[in-house]
Parts: sequence; structure tokens; C-alpha cells
Amino acid sequence: MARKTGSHSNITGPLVRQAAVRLFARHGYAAVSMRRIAAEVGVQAGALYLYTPDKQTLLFDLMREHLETLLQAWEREQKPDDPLARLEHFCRFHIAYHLERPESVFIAYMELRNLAPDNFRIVEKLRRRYEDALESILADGQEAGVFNVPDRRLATMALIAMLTGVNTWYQEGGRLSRERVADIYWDMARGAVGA
Amino acid sequence: MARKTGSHSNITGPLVRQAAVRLFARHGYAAVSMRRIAAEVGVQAGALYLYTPDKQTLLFDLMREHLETLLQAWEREQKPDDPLARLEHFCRFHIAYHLERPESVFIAYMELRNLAPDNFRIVEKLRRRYEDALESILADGQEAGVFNVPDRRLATMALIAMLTGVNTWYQEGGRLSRERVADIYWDMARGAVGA
DNA sequence: GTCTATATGCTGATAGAC
DNA sequence: GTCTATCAGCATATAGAC
Repeated sequence: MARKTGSHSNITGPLVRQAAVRLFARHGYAAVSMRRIAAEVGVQAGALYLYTPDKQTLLFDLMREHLETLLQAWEREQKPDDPLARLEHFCRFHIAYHLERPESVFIAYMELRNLAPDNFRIVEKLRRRYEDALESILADGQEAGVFNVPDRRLATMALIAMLTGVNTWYQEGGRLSRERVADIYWDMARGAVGA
Repeated sequence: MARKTGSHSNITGPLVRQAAVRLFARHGYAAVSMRRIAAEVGVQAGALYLYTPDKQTLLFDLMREHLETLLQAWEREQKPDDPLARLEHFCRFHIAYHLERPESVFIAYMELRNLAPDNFRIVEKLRRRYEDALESILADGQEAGVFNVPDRRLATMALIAMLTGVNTWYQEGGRLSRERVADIYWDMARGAVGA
């Protein structure tokens, strides 16, 4: 059995990404130095470049991974047939998934302007794919006569903004449980699409 | 008549703030240097310190002024008596006001984490006053039996997130006019509160 | 795989000439 | 009111020892 004595490549790499997520979310990409990320991990700054070619790529990888994981999680979900039930399912999934990883969500929304143009295009395409998942639910419900949505694209953007907004104020152990929050938001979402 | 020949104190000051708004909105507070702001204005970096004691105060002043102007504008509005009409009025005011100054709105939402703690508290108090304006409309409508809102605070946050979200996708001269967007969003807001 | 040392350059802010 | 020059510090990234 080969044992990589003293080798931490499979440990330090994830630690670097975790530290970067925490620090980027708290202080912003531009305000966080590679030195600070290294200090959080417990290595020197130079060692970071074993795990990422540069700071920009580190940010891009975090955002891309976040969105790809989100899309995979959504695609794996068992979806109901009924449009109304599917919309409810989406709302509850969205809130639960986003409350579970607030730091990655925050970065994915706040650091878009710090992406290099090529990276920005890729990330935007992934985000659009997620938005389209909701939009197709609205389209089906509209066709079935269950929803009343004058503009599907606007309704999509409005609902996602509303649902993601939970992340800006929700506090663990606060006045309301996640379950209760999801109940209330689903109620408002249903009303918003005229169902 | 005293003429301040060569004096630009009443011109350069506003130019500095305008340049800071544009650059902070586009690249983020932490990513913009005082030198770059100065270059945008057409002066040297040292001259900026005639108009602001430091970079942090410049950011704080921009955010405070934005929120104070928003609050003043809202307080000056003629409000209808009927709760439903008042909610519609708030929705249309919010969208119109925010679409009119997207850069200041962006900064006020994105740069909170770059405020010094004392400044943060002041800005948060101003924001809360604006949120409370909506919350009191919801309270009145709930009492009058016009709305069906299980949690007023949540509904407030949900509606503001939905309405402000317009700023993230709206493009001047795009597919829809501001008027049409406001119509559609008001429709969704009304549905969300069960009216 | 991690370290120290270092290059190259930009940062916020100040001093003093004009 | 604006300029130039400058301080002290920190940035990203790389080179080479161990």
C-alpha cells in the first residue's frame, strides 16, 4: 500500500477552498488577500499556488462549483407531475438549498463583477439554466390554466429574487423555523402567480 | 461681486461623489483606488482629501445620502387612504425610484460589509425605517381584512426583495417599458399578499 | 508539500511648493 | 485648490532551498 507520508494534497486543497469561501463571503473577493487565505488554512501564501493557478481562478472555481452542484441537486430531485405541486417543490427546494450554504450563495450573487469576462459568461450560462428550470414550470402551469402569469420571464426573476432574499435576513435559531419560512414563502409565491 | 476665480470647491466635490458612485457600483469599493477616482474626476489623488476625510467616509456618505433621499422622497409622496391603493402606490414608487438610480441602489445593497461598524449601524437604521413604511401598509391592510399576510415582517422582506430585484435584470430600452414592468410586478405583489 | 525570500507594483494618506 | 513627491505598507506571484 502506497502511503503518501506527509502529503496533504487531498486535504489542503479543500481547506483552501473552504477558507476562501468563508473569507470571500465575509469581506469580499477584492478585500481578501492570498496571505489571509493562507493564514486561515495554516500555510504560507506561496503554498496556495499548488492548488490554484491564481486568485481569479479560485473565485471562478468556487462559483462554478456552487452553480453546478445546485443544478445537479435540482436535476436529481423527484418532481411531481402537477404544475402547482412542481412550483411548490421548487420553492421549498430553493429555500432549503440556499439556506444550507449561505456563504456560497452570497458569493455567487455578489462577486459576479469580479469575474474575468470569459468566466462571467460561463457562470451566467449556468445561472440561466437554473432560472430556466423555474420558467418551464411556469410555462407548463400557464398552459394548464393553473397559473396566471402575464410574463413568464419576469415572474421567474421576481420569484427567484423573492426566494433568495430569505438568505439576507434569515438567522438560524431565530423567530421562525426553516419549515415555517418555507410555508409562508410558498404561500406568497402561489399568490404571486395567481394560483 | 466676489468671484472665486479658479475655485471649484462647489463643482469638484459633487464630481468626486459622482465618480465614486460610478466606480464603486461597477468595480466595488475595495477594488477602486483613490487614484482611480481622482483620474475619473481629472485631478490628482491628493486633491480628493479636500472633499472627504478618507475613503471610508466617502462610501458612508454616499450610502447615507442615498437612503436619506429615498426616505425623504417617500415621505413627500401623497398617499392614498385605501390600503390596497397604498400598497400599489408603494410598489410603483419603489420600482420607479430604484430604476432611476441603479448605481446608488447597487452600492447601498452590496457595500454594507465594507462599512465600519458605527457607520453600518446608522445605515441599517435608515434602511429599517424604509422597510417599516411598507410593513405599516401591510399592517393596516391586514386589519382592514384586505390582505392575508401570515407574517408581516416576512411579507415586507419578500416584497422588497422581489421589487428591488428588478434592478438586477432591467435594461433601458429593452423588451418592456418601466410602466409595463411596474404593472406586472404590482400584480404579483397583490397576489402575494392575498389581495 | 511547504517553506523563506524576493520581485514588482499599487495602496491610502500626508507634506509642502505654487 | 491643485500639484508633485513621498512614506510605509501590503498586494500577487515566483524562485529556489529543504
